[in-house]
Amino acid sequence: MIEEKILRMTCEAVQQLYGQVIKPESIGMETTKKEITGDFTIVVFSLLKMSRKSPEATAGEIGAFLKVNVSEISEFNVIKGFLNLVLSDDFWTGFLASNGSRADFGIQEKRGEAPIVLEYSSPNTNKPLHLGHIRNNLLGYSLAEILKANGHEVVKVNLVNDRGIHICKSMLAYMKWGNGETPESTGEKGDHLIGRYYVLFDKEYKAEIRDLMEKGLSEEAASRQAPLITEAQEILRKWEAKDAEVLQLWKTMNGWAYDGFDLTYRRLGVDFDKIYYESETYLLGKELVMEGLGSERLVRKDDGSVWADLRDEGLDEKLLLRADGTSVYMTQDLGTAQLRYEDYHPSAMIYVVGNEQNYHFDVLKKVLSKLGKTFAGHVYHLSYGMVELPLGKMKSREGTVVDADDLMEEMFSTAAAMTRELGKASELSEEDADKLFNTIGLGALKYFILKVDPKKNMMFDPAESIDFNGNTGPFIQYTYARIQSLLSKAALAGYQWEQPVLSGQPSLLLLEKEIIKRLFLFDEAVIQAGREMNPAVIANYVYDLAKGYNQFYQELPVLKEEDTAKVLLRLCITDFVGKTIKTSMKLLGIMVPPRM
RNA sequence: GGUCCCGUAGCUCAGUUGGAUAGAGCAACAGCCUUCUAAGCUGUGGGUCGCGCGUUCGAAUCGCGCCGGGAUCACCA
Repeated sequence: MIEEKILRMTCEAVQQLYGQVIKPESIGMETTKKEITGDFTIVVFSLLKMSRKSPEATAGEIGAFLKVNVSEISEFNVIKGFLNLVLSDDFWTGFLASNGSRADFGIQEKRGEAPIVLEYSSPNTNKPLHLGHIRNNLLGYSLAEILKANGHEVVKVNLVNDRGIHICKSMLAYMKWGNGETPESTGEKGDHLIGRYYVLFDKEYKAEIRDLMEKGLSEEAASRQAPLITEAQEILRKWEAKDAEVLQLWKTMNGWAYDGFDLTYRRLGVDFDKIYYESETYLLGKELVMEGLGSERLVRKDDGSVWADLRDEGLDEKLLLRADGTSVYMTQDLGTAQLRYEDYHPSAMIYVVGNEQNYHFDVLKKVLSKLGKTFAGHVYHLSYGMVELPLGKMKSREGTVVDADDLMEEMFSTAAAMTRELGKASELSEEDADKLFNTIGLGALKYFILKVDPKKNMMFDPAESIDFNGNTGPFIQYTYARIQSLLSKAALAGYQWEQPVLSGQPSLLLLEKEIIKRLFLFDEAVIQAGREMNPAVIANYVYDLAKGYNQFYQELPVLKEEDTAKVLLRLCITDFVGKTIKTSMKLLGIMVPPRM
């Protein structure tokens, strides 16, 4: 790597000129700002105490040394304490020639380590997926792609929350008012059908509470005594007792939910290597807790409940088993963590879960480590911010949610309308057109969500449709499509640019060099995105790349250029940009169209 | 109240381990299609980087204190 070489030789310069030994990491180097001549810039302020000279003199001396000792450096200039290095055209064209036709540029070598288990999605079977789940799913899928590109093996897992009182609420409402309807009989997606009964339950339950309060009960007593809630609790008890009738309905309704989820996942383009069900894992945590109790790492209170005491670690006491011996959410997560460890012996366990559960994961890690689990240190919570609406938070029971299926359908129709308006759909078969609209609509949605730093809350206004111009998915897709069009014309004209001889070119123009430099930085973007577990790094990178290429495309002729050497150089750049856009978008889980 | 996160242009967001004159897009305005796809390109206007103090040659970035917004602190998941 050229950066490492420059840093190494800078250390050498400091040693020879000033007699001091320093480490490469201590040198500040960055890419040169656009307005200034240069490719890399070394900031020399930190070296002044060794040189005991002015910033300008120090930068000048080091620059002169580097120019002599690093063959790739063709010239340099100094502005205050900034040493701007210019690499030779041969370096850049050499980079282009050796990487430009690689389809796997940016993909790092396999590490051969234990896999990373990545959990994402984790839906409840009592309601359909909404915009918050979309953010989760897109982050999870993209992160998996990014980690793979960083040489990791990744196991994508989904933990389905298929049991608990909330499921019983939908079941009860269905038993009372369902009239035996099914997804087949109503033509409704199963998850939506179930969600309807969940909302209905809440409505009727609230009505009961109101009635009871009018009869003089406190709100708390009313919400505890309302017949609907006690009936739902009874169903939960029956479920845990494996009551045949309840189990049958539970299986049927969960089946409807899974069919619905499958459709949503398929359309969204996400998938999983393994699915865990809480109904199959919720008992496992108990064993762990009992073990911990035996080795006196946990404490049992007088009523029989079991707790982890985390007060010496700045947290509170945390309940792990109720007095009646049943387990809570934390207990389940202890169990699934253990199970995953046994299944894969992973090098890391990543959970893509909203930031509302930060505390939960702090506790989870501490309890695991209290239980002596060495893998506690490998648990990483990828905590992402909420998607906020102009009116505030989404609440599924109050109907203020942006439904995942509706949103995707809306993106599809917007894409269709816009494409038709631009007159670009006329030559396509209906099938190809639908495919294109799907690619563009989903591209807009996915990019809109992934370009934002995961840890930040983000705003979504349903009244304003997601843009297709500017810093958007379709902008990048369009750049790609235009590149493909140009390349196929070039191929028809008989050009061959796959194995170009690029030495002896006329000197690179600024726009040519800038786009090559941008391509050069892709490796670093992939590595940074992986290190920070942040798809937005890739999104921002690919936008800059597309933006830079569009300038290039606008200003410089490719096929109409008279100098054949230039034509080949620009085709080579064009192809390379296309490949890198495609790879970047793949890391985001976004498709790229051959034409649009 | 305790803990954690966030605060950058009218709006949505970028801004590398602290570096040069804080950047994009949208919206507004003005240009560019007889020339490789105008979902594009170029230009103009728009900023007390929430406020203050500190560390530093240098702070949007690090530390402390305020102000504002959010999350969480369940025998819910």
